[in-house]
Amino acid sequence: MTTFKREIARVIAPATGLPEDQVEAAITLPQHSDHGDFSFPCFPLAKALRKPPAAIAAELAASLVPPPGFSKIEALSGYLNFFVDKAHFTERVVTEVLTRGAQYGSSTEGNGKSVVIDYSSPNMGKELAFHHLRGTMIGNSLSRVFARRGHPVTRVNHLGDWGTSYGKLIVMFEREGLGKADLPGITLERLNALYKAFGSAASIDPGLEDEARRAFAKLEAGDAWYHTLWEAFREVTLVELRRLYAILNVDFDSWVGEAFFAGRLGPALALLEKSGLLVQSQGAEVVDLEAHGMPPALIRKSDGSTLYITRDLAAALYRHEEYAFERSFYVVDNGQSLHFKQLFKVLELLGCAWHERCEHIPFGLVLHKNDEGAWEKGKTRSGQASLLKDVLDAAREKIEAIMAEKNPDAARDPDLSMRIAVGALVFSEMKNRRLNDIRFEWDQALSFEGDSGPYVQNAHVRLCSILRKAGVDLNSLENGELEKIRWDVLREENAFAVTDLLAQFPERIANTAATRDPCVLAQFALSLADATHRFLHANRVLGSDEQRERLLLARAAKTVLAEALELVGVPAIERM
RNA sequence: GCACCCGUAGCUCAGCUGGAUAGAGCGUCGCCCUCCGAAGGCGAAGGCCACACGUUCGAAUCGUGUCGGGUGCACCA
Repeated sequence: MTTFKREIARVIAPATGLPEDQVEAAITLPQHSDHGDFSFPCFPLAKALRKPPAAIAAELAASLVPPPGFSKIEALSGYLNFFVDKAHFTERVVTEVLTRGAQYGSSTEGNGKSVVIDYSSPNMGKELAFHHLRGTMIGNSLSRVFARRGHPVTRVNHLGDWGTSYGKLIVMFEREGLGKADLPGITLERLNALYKAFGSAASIDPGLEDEARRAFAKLEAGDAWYHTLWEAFREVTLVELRRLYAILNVDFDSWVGEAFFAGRLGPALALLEKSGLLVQSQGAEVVDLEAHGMPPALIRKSDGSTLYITRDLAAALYRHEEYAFERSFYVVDNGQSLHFKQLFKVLELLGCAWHERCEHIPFGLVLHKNDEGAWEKGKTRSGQASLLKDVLDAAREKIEAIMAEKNPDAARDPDLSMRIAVGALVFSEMKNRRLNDIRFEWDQALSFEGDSGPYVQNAHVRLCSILRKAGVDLNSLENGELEKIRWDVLREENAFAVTDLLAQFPERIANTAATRDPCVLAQFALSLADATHRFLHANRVLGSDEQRERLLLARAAKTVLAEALELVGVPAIERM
């Protein structure tokens, strides 16, 4: 697509005196097909040339020669509209997709610019709640997109395995009279119950919070028994985490979290002390950020133990040292914007010029209805938030019921139904803008109709089904497969709509990286699925006179749809 | 109180680095399977793009303000 734009820009630029890059950036895709395939608005030229835009467009249309592959140039109400030769356009696009295959849309743009992406980063000792799916899948998608753009990517799961919440668990563990003998049989459900129990007990006896802080201070001071407890809690959580990540097809390169950095605070604290930024305030040590319009950053509590931001500072320094990143992303919900603003500001004050390469990528919250019927942030502690595993299981059950109804003869395949369930849940989280808050309701979460994951997956399945029946080998092009093709038979409007979208794929990937929002690709997948369904409806493939040509387009569409889905994190299944 | 995010059809949302006639799905009312997968396709109805002012040849899109919703703001992470 960019190559087509560049070819147009190369023709317009000399005639207008504008630089090619500027012209290329101004070219748009018209919304209506009678306005052509590419458009150049002449309005900005009016002032400089002292002529009405319509006149400029008309003159350009008359004087310019269409670049190769274009059939005509038309002036219409101030726009210069370019019409491609559809057969030529189709040949170029489909050929490129089929020859590059799964590499179509990849680029070397990011070579040598390493990117660190911190995402998911759950707290140990707690079950993954449904809202964790959001950040996990956004981070997963961005990792894949940046890798696709040629960036060396390091995926970091910054485990929340340190902090006062461990104090809480330890306090409740001992309060309930549990001991060493209970450790081997401890389950994540049990830990979750301990959390909830702490919450309700602390609301009656506020002294418990202090007790938890003291327990954490003791853990941080190196108490052996508490360390054993900590390790057991952490391990039992990791087992469940890995199970869920496997279902979601999500992975990480680094699993070092807060505990790791709690043991490597030296460089950060040394820097802080040397800078003279640390000041005593109400018994704690803080960095005053009032001059920057922010509350102070709490570095060390009055009992000497550290905080979230202390460990994040250490982690930032470590990542900079270890990965020499060009970009360091933190995919964390929007509620923590202030924390990251503070973190990056402190880095700046510490003289780390690279603070500018750190970036918080916020996303909207998952809201739940409270007892009064108002929407608010879900709380795991009060049991208000739904657990991810429960939502996954419910989704799979529902999918199985649908499969039994639609395709009763098909053998039951729990793996397949889970892949559809994952696709449905992930797609509905990814198709909307990153920063939108989401209101969680069971009915809506389990609604798989319309613009949904299964709809997109189904378009892919239909393509696969046809290609399978035609005996097409998807792995490699056969000799002569692209020879003597009558590309003009793919000019039909539904077929061309597919081709048009295929051409846009590389640009959409670039746009996803630029906006750091996978919804760009999810929306693209939706459009392509839509176009695919219409193409298959209007054009019989197997047994038709145009079978060869239509199979090529189907195959190209299948390739791009599968890639788009995988980049979003939706399984591209072949049957359903 | 201050800060950040959101406000588009009855509902859930696309469209936002400014461009031509604002698009989907759900829901409502119709139509299409002797035909590669109907988890599909086609059509109808449904809009002061929260409000006001500003920038611009041009604003749903950019800026300021107001209102409404969400979130955060010292020893949780």
